[in-house]
Amino acid sequence: MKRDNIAAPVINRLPKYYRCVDDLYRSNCIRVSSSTLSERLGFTASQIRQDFSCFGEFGQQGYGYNVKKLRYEIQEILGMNNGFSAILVGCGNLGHALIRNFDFKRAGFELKAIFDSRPELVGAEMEGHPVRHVDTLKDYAAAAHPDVAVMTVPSDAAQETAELLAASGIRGLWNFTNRDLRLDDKGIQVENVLFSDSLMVLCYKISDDEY
Amino acid sequence: MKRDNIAAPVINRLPKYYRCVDDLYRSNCIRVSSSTLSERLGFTASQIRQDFSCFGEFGQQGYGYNVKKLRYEIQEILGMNNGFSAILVGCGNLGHALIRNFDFKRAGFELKAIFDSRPELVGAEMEGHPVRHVDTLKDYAAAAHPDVAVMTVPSDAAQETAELLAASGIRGLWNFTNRDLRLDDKGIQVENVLFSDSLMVLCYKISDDEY
DNA sequence: TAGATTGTTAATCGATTAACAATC
DNA sequence: TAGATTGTTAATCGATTAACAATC
Repeated sequence: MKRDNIAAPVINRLPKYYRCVDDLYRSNCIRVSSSTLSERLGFTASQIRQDFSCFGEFGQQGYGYNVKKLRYEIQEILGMNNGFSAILVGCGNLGHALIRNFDFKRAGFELKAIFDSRPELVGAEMEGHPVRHVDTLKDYAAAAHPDVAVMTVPSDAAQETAELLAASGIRGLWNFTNRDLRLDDKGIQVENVLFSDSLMVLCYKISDDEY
Repeated sequence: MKRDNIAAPVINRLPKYYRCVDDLYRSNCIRVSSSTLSERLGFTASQIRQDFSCFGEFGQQGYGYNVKKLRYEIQEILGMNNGFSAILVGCGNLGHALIRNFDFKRAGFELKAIFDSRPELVGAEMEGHPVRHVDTLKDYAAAAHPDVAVMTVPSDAAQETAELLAASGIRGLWNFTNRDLRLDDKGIQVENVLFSDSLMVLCYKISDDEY
C-alpha cells in the first residue's frame, strides 16, 4: 500500500470514511459508488476517489467499490489490524468513563493496563483491570511494550506524565488533558482531544448566528 | 467587529489562540508580538496577523499586541462573554465526568440543568444539580431557553435526543455520541467530539512510522 | 454492446506565506 | 529619530473540483 506523505486533510477524513463504510457493511450492503458515498458523507465524489487513490486502487470501473473489501482496505490504511495495545493513565471520572464505555476493540486497540498515582485507588479493580501505581509504569512498559497511552490525568500532571510515557518507549499519546504537550524530537505521535476548543468553536458558531 | 464568512480553518485556530493568550495573561505578560506567538503556537507570524485581521485591528505597529486587550477581543470573537447557558443530557460515566471536571465557566458557559431518562437517577443530585427526567426537557427549555446542550447519551439514543433538542429550540449541540446527526435545515449548530475518529488518526500515525 | 463508474490529469479555488508600506 | 512590528497586498503553495479516457 502507498503511504508516503499523505496530506493531513486526507488522513483526518479516513475515520469518517471508515465509519460510513462500516455502517454499510453492517447493513449488509455489498457495493457502493463514490457518488453514493458522496451523498452520505457530504464530500464530493471526486474528492472521495481522489482520497482513496492516495493509497491504491480499490474500485472497479462501472461497478464501484466492494463494501467488504473497501472496509478492509481502510482498516489496513488506518493500521487497525496491527493488534496495537493501549494503557490508560489517570483513573478519574473521564478515565473511568473511557474504560467502561469506549470500545477500544472497534478502533483496533486492546486496553491492557491502567495506572493511577493515588494510593487509595491502587489495587482496586476497574472493569476487570487492576489499577497499578504509576511508579510501576516504566517497568511495565519495558516488559509489555504497549503502543499507545491514553492520558486522562489532571491538566497539572500532563507534561510530567507525557515525559514519563515518552521515556517509557510509548509510541502514541491520546491526550485528554486539554494541554498542549512539549515533546519535540522524541518521535512520539500525539492526538489531542481538546474538549474546551470544541466548545469554544460551538460558542463562536451560535454567536455568529446573531449577525 | 467584523464577523462575516470567516474561513473554517481560521475559526478552528481561535481556541488555540485563546488558550495561549490566556496563559500569557495569567503569567502577567503585558505585551506580545506576532513573532512570539508564532514560536509558542507553531503558526507563522504572518498567519497569526492575517487571522486576527479578519476580525479587526487589535495591535499597534512597533509594539505588538496588548495581552489583556487581545485576550478580551478573542473572548468577544468567540462569544465567550455572551453569558450562554448549557444543559447536559445523559448522566452516564462521561456525562458525570464532564459535570464534575469540565470547567464550563472558563469556556463561557453556565451549566444550568441535567437530564437523564433512567427513573432510578431522576431526583438524585450530581455536583449540586438535581437530575431531571428527559420528559421534562421540552418544558424546561420553553421556560429557561438554554443555548446549548451537551449530548452524552448512548449512541443509540443520539438521533432521537438530537431531534428532541432541536424541537426544544436549542441553538447548539455539543455531541459526544460518536454519531453524525442528521438535522438538515434546522439551523442548529453542531460540534462533534468524536473520540473514535481521534484514536483512529493516532493509529494511522503510529502505523505510518513503520514505513 | 451500452451504461456506469473508476482513477487520474488538468483547472480552479482557497489558504498560507512573503513582502513591505505605514506608523507607533 | 531609529527600530520594531503591525495590517494588508501580492505571490505562492496546496487542496478541491471538474473533466474524461479507460474499462468493467
